[in-house]
Amino acid sequence: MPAANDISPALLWLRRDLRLADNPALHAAIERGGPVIPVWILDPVAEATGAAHRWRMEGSLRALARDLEGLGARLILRRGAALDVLRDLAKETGADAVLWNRLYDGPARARDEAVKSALRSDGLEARSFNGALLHEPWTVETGQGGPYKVYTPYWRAVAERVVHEPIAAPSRWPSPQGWPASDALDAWGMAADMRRGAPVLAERVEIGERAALQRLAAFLEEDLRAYAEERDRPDREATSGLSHHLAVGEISPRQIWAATQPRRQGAVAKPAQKFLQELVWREFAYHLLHHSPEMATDNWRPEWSAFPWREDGEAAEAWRRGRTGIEAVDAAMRELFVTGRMHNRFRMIAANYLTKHMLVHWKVGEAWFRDTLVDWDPASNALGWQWVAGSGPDAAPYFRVFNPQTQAEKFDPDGVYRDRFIAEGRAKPHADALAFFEAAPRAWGLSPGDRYPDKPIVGLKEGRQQALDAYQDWKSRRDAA
DNA sequence: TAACGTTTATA
DNA sequence: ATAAACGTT
Repeated sequence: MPAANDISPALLWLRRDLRLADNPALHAAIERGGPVIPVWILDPVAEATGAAHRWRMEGSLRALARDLEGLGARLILRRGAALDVLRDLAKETGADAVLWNRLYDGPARARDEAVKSALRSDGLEARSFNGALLHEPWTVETGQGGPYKVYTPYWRAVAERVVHEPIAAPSRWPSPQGWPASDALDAWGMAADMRRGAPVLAERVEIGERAALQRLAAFLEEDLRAYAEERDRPDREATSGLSHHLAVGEISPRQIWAATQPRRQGAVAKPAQKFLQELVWREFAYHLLHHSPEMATDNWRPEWSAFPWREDGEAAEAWRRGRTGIEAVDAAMRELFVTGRMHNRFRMIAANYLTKHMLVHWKVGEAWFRDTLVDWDPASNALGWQWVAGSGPDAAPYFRVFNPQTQAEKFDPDGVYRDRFIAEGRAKPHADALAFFEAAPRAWGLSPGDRYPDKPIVGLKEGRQQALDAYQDWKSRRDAA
């Protein structure tokens, strides 16, 4: 084997895969035998994401840079068009290869395909890997040879598949002779648009690869057994809490899959099944996004573009501010604003109220979640909203209107979640409920001493009827045409 | 991963 | 009288 400095360096182009373990592009870069230079680029695609995601990404970059320093390496940060940056860096460092893990949303794919062909025509090695999914979207096919459109058969297809074993993190780093210059992370101000006052509970989230692995271990140890039973209860700590780690790639789905399958592969272990099904929902979302990238912005079922959706406006603003007058919805919207996360069950409740009772377009909700979710994921967010609205594949039928009251009675029977996030009218409001008012922009003009809205922006009974009428109207108009 | 109004079964 | 089952949206 030749000495390390006989082989030209490789650039490891990191994006939403900010980890050292089970990182296929990193593994391949090390296998080349030469030095490896990790780089993260703030380009227009990365800048076009939501404020909470950029804030979360900044924290993750800081954690990764620290981990790399622990191995005697550095994380090189650059700003600009990705291709220009990579070309410059290749020139500066003498690198003759650029390796990365694939992304699957439309804008990233368009960029990556252009970068790959340009680098190759420069004469560089340019290779991409699967670091984000259990299975590449195009490798899962129905009997007819097409993509799956319904979750259950998709689950059956992947449940018995063998998942690639995770790759160990490198124990030492092949560093170059000298490191190229890096921008200063602080100077980028990636958190500048977080637009929330202090203290913000989002800042309590544990960030970084080590935290992700610890969270997984704690979940498996403490909560997995009760997961199927308790996962819909926002008043219990029943979920894995891994979504924000997955969103920036601090942990991979393969690591999660392997950790829940201590024995053998090929059959899903019983206690883990319900949990893995949720992981596979993420996988399904990417499967769909790969085959229909326009799903991120347009109705997956095009006939829904003729539905009389309402525009963004005052009503939607009340929804964003957690002032609809429906406690389950408002609690959820406040949890989102102040923690950057929202319990899955209450995502469905809040989204359902916006798109059904309020008749507001799912894109309005999608945009708000994109801007405020610390665990924002392009595929899951699009699928989730289209599922609720009824415009997506395997969507809830439109007439499946949730009653937020009934849902709250079922899943928050003691009102613990409600009281954690709603302060108005409480003698001793919960600290988290008060934190919302400190986080909320001044312009919202909210104070914990306000009266809680004494009637909802749209009544439950009227809203349900209005939604069903609009649906019938839209449907008969279509049938006539 | 629904809710609701109505009918039918069971005590 | 109440629960379970059913059909509709």
